[in-house]
Amino acid sequence: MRQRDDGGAIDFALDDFLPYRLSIVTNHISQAFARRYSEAFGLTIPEWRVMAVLGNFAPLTANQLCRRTAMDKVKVSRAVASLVAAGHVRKQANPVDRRSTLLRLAPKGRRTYRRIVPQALDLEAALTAALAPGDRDALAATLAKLEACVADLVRA
Amino acid sequence: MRQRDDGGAIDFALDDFLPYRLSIVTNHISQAFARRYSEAFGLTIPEWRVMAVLGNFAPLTANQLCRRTAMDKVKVSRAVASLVAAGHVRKQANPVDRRSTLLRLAPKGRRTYRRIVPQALDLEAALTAALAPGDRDALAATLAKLEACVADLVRA
DNA sequence: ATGTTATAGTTTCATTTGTAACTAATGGCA
DNA sequence: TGCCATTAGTTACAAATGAAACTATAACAT
Repeated sequence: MRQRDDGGAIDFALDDFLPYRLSIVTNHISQAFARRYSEAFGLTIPEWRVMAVLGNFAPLTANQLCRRTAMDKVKVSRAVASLVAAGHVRKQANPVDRRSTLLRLAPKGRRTYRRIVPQALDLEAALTAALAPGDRDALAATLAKLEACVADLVRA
Repeated sequence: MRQRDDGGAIDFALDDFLPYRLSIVTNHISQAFARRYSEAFGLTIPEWRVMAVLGNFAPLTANQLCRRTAMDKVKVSRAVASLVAAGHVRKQANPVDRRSTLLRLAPKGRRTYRRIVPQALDLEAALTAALAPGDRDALAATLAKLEACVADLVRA
């Protein structure tokens, strides 16, 4: 219906194009979070993601962090390096496989984590406050479907 | 409800965190599009966005392109420069204001545009095919609400 | 008119990011 | 055991990005 008008001229409006809309909104949201994390804690988004995961599951190897954060290993490696330098994360030899190291939050990292989580949830709440009840779950469900679908597209 | 468990330990799961989910899905989708544009037409996403807008509204100044594509002026400048070099876009003096130039698709650009649009719509259709009827519109509506909300957050 | 301030767009430079090469350690398997 | 392929993680280099400086033109106030 929005493919062609009757003259054969192409009618394509970027504003109605879902991938574009998704990209704009998401980038704005990411920026808002990045600013908050950076100003208040000096953390980048990759760093915060690593913290967020280590706050829940630890110890983990860098490889496991890759899967849980959906970031590539270079990004994880850099984020971890700077978190270790800042004293937020502690490295520990892995007796089972000496190629990898086990990572967990250091006490300082845990304190930071406990301060960040409420802020992150607040920011999320501020965002979803604009939505009708049920919208949030509907969005989550839709995202899950898109995720499954795009996984195929990326592979193909 | 998902803020704290009864022991006072923080319960924060990145997987349930909407901004994170949004970011992952969107990045995957963007990658899928970027690959398609790049392989088939040698275009980056910023370049394609400029083409998409010029295909609909022309002539435009770079400044107007900034607003319509939601990209900053440096990105637009570079995208336009490379599109002009490739012969996709034509520059034309602006008699009204000689600081700016008017931009429109060149014939070659228009041909490319006409080949890309169906592919973009196909890819979007493949994506939304996984959704229930109505999901697409619901998503669009939700995105609009989030957009309005995040605009305030970014400003604040 | 003339000086000041603002805007359009480009360029420069520092930072970020991704790809590919590299090192170190493991796991078959002959 | 000793070799080859695989995997974990880091590093090096190149491409993309963003902030700030810069050029040219316009708008405005005196």
